[in-house]
Amino acid sequence: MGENVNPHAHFASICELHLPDHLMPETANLADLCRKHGRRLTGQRRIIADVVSAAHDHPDVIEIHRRAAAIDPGIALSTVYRTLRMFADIGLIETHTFEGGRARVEQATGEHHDHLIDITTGKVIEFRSDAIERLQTEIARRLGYRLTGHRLELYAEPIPGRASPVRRKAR
Amino acid sequence: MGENVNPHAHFASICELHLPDHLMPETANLADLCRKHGRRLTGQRRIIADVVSAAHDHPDVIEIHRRAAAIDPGIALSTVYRTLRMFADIGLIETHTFEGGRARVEQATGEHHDHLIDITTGKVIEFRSDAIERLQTEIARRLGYRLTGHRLELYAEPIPGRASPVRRKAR
DNA sequence: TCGCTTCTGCAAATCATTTGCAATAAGGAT
DNA sequence: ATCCTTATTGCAAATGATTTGCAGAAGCGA
Repeated sequence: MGENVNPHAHFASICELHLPDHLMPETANLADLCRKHGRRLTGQRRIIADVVSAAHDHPDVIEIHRRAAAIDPGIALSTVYRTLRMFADIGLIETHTFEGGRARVEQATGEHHDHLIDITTGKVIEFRSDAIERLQTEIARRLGYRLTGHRLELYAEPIPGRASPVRRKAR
Repeated sequence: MGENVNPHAHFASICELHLPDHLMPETANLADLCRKHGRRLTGQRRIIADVVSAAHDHPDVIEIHRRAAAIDPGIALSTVYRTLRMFADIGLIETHTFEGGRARVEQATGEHHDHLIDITTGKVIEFRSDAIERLQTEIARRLGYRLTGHRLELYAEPIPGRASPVRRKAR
């Protein structure tokens, strides 16, 4: 899949953006999925799962611990680390380490996307460009390689007086 | 520059690759540049500069220390860290942290490029795609942002029986 | 050569993350 | 509801990469 693209095709549009997943319908919840993978559903895991599901801001581990501790003050940071790693291992979440920061977490959606990081606020915006995806595969092929993964992060600042299209409220 | 591209232009080619810089003529040496920036040229700095200039394999800090220590066994790891940071601060080198590894170093060439990492060997191949550069700027713009930086890394494995074009020896 | 700084080596400190271990708690079986 | 086995937790210590405080060493302009 995606292997036999025609590198000389004329792309109808340069990029196709999609909505961030907090605007998309929720799928199964993390806690249930955790159980389905044969793991015990402990109180801590339930809380961490809830925190991650409720978060739409790509929080880092410390922040997830902070939010979890607000519900159960006894929860240990190492439990958060262990639980998040376990969620990642069974594919329920993804972690991304942006430039010089801690790992940040998002619930897996199954749909691949890349990230734009607002350097003024740290806010993360998800996007997807099939054109870029194709170019990456093609570049690897030209260099004699088969693409197995990639990392694309855009660091940017807001254009003054120009609200982000995906955030703009109708009025 | 690069600001007013036409996103609907038909690109003559999908990507333009360039040769890795070890195939390009050397520019001024790091040691001299260090002095020109008002820093003292110590024996350790000269050695580290030589090691970095001679390296064309994106070594990490430990490896640079290893190579430097082969010349002067007394050189401290912290000196390597401090010197590399100083070189980076004045723009003589660039460091990149690829997935889950230590920071790797390359001499700055002034020409922007991205990286393909051979996941079987860790080898790094530099490439540049103006098409991707343009798309990135355009995507950021559509999201209401002005691109200030980016990170693009391709992780890939060699296609068997297919030598990398830029490495293929004439015969 | 002198003297003023900048540097270096060493060890200790940070920062993010992982891990050993004894105590605790899931959850299937009774 | 109670037991029992085994996974999981909290805590503290360990790790790995990188940074930093400090006293002694070494550039380099005078």
